[in-house]
Amino acid sequence: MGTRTRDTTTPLARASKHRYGLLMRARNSASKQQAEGRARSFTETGRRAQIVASAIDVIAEVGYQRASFAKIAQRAGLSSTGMISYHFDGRDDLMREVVAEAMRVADGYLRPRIEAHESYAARLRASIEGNLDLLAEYPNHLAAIGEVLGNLRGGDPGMVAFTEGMEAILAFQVEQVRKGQAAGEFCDFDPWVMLRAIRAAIDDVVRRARDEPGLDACATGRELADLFDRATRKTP
Amino acid sequence: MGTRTRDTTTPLARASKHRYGLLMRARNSASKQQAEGRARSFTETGRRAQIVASAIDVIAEVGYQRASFAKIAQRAGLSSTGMISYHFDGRDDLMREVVAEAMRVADGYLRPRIEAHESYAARLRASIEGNLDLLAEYPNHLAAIGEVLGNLRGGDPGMVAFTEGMEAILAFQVEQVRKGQAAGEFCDFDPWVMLRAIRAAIDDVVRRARDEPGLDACATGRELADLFDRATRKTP
Amino acid sequence: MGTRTRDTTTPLARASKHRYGLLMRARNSASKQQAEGRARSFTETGRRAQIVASAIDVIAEVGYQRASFAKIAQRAGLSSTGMISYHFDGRDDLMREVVAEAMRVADGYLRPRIEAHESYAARLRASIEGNLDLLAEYPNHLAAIGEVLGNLRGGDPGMVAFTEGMEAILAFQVEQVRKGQAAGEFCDFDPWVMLRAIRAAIDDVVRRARDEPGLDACATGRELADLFDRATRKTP
Amino acid sequence: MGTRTRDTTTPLARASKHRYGLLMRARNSASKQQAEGRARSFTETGRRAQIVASAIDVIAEVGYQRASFAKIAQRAGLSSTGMISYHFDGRDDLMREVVAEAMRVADGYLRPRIEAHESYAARLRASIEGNLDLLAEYPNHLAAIGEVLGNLRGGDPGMVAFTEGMEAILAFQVEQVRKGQAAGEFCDFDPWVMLRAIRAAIDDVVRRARDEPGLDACATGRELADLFDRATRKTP
DNA sequence: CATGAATGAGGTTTCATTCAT
DNA sequence: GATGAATGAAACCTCATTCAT
Repeated sequence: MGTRTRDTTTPLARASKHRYGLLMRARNSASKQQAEGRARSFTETGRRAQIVASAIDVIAEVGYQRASFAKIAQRAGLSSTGMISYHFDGRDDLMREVVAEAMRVADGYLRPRIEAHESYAARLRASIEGNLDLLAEYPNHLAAIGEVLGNLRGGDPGMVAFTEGMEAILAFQVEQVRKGQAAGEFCDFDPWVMLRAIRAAIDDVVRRARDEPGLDACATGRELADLFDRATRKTP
Repeated sequence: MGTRTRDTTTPLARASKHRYGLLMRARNSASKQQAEGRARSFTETGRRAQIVASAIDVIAEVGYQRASFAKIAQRAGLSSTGMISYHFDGRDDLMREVVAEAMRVADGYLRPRIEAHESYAARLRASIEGNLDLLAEYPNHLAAIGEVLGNLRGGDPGMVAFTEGMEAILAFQVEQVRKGQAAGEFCDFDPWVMLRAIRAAIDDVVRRARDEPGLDACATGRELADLFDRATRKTP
Repeated sequence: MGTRTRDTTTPLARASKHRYGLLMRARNSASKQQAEGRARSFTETGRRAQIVASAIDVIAEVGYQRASFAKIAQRAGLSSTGMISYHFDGRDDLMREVVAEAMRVADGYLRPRIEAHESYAARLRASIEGNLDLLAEYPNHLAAIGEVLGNLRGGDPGMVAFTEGMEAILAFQVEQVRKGQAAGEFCDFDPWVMLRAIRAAIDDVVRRARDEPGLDACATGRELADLFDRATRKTP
Repeated sequence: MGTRTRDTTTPLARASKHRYGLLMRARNSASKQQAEGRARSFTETGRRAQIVASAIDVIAEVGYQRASFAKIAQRAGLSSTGMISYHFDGRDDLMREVVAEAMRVADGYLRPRIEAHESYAARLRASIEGNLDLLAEYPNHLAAIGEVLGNLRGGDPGMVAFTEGMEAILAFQVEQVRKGQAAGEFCDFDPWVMLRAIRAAIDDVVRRARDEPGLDACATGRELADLFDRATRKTP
């Protein structure tokens, strides 16, 4: 099947490159052409990006399951779904790219905002508020990530490495929180439970924003930041 | 065309009958046979219940979208999907019954545990811990509810009344929280954001439990209860 | 299969009992119970009649193909289609009874009106106008006959004898027309073609009346009678 | 979304282009691909035509309701019904094309034969005889038209515009007849009733020809033309 | 007699994928 | 690279019929 050239570092190793963003770049994409060891032409890269962008929009609009190749191709201006099958090694591969691209954007948006702060508590607040500011600016990217990840099943072959990558990202964040606890900024709690609760609360707002156009994501972000600040800060 | 026997109270009226459970009984089911005003035979009721139970299991296992009539029928020991269409007026009707049944179980489990407490703060804790104890005992019911409700789109016709019912339940809970704030038990926060965050955190654990058999739901429940206790309680 | 007791006279023999009605009683029904040689109880007869009446209505409303057992049972106040299968030996048998009953009504209505006239020409006019007056009074019966007969295919087994019966009726009418020609009342034309054209014109009005509530069937009947009077009468 | 190329003239405008044919070309087809503004490839056009031709045959053989996609696909040499759904936007769309194609053939056959005559009476005769000569040559086309149109119900959505088109054609013919009456060629009668009777008589022969291979359509056509000539001509 | 339950076939449609051009 | 055609599976649903009670 050709020589594989893809990243073989462990998920954890990859995650350790990142700082504090609740969403980060994924590099474990194993797309069709890559896997066959060829370089990508310019046109091919452009087409792929176009398809991924269309997929993000369609997924955000109609959901993971209803995002058929037909709809994605239509939005991308392609006259046939065959083109998608040509560029991606099946639905899973496309979805991996969708999450990877959405995470690239999210990471680019969040990282500077988070790293602008010194204290762990401030970084946590920046992370929460940043996610919801991001939602206001790119309404489809977080929705697409949530849809894809939310529809993964445990034993889903082909997505296993992917799920592991997500776990690794979360593990890195857990490490940060532990440092915050050690530094006396946070009170005593299970970082895993806390981080998942935060992620879940953010994703819930993302889902709600889909059906409620009037929702003020930024204000909700501040409210959530307050909420989790109270839940994490050390009281004297 | 026969006397109609189904509940015609409004969602709000129905919600007001309840106290504090985060999940409550739904009564707006408009199933096939019921709508025609007939009483159900014992066998029919049994078969329907069997199908609903199978549906809950299948949905919890493979998700809302992949829960096909074929899989449900197979689990129910039926030889054809036609039998499901015979008992239910389409997929939506079955799904309504699934949520209604799961909520019936949840409500029966949660209500006594919640009402055993007097203070609003204690009831909130009981609600959170109760949901996760329930998860430990009935692993599929909360998962099924989450799957069905999580896959509803905004304008989904046929499920609109259903979504409204859920909103009404949440509105009732918001009211309870407001009373807790007025009573000086809770600090100042937006009850809607808080309740959705709680719900989202619980649902996230439910999803995680699906793929991680070793997860200790009850312990996570206590951790979450602590978390949201810190986030809500009034500090002197 | 039990001793069969049904009428074994030939179609022609049966037809010769009639006079001039364009629609006449059919007696070749081979319904389930008859075929088994039992006498029919009162209740059974009543049920059968009720089902047939409902079938006539449903067929007139939604057409032959869409007239499912479910719809017919519902209109008859039956809670199960099984009852229809019990009383009739399949769809074909029911349809035969539908046509037979509708023809019984039509024959009872038309025969006196036709036989009130002496001349062949007057009888022809009475036949045409009578059919459309009948349509005004029993809107569903002619429609049901037309729907059933119009949906028969050539090789339809189980309906072959039935089709032959209809041919026989037409043959009788052809004979009458020939006598009219011999008597100098009618000009020279092919009686088969003429009679089929008349029948087709009437059936067309029946179909049209289904969708156009404002249509004046009686007036159309007079217009058609005039039309076919001009087409048949001997000009000096 | 691309330039639309389909005919937007009104039914009446379309009808006025024609002369006297009892069946005319329909141009209101709104088929799947066309609606998306694309041009059709040669192969696609060929496959569509092949499917339509097969549909005409199947409909003529087994009737509108029994003409399933499965039978049509089989006759067209397709391995699955999905191919028909691919080329046509559902059953209605295919049926519209069936009638349109059959009418295209009928119009091409009838128009020259009708326009070869000057007098209204001669054109009426040419129309009737032409239809039955056409039946002898293309036994399935008129049958298919009759089956499809005869199975439309009043409020059938998606076929409403179609039914209106047929009415417009008939209205045009009515106008021609009125001119014939004004010109003194025809006697006094209701043109609507007359034209519907003619149409019904022709369609009846078409149906009969389906089951009686020996029937001489052309001879019947002459007989019908004589019949309606007597019914319409002015007697001195 | 009557019912409700069950069956299996058949209907249309959508989907991801493959392939020849 | 890109396209349209083709495929086969799977989806939900309706139907006529049979059967136990």
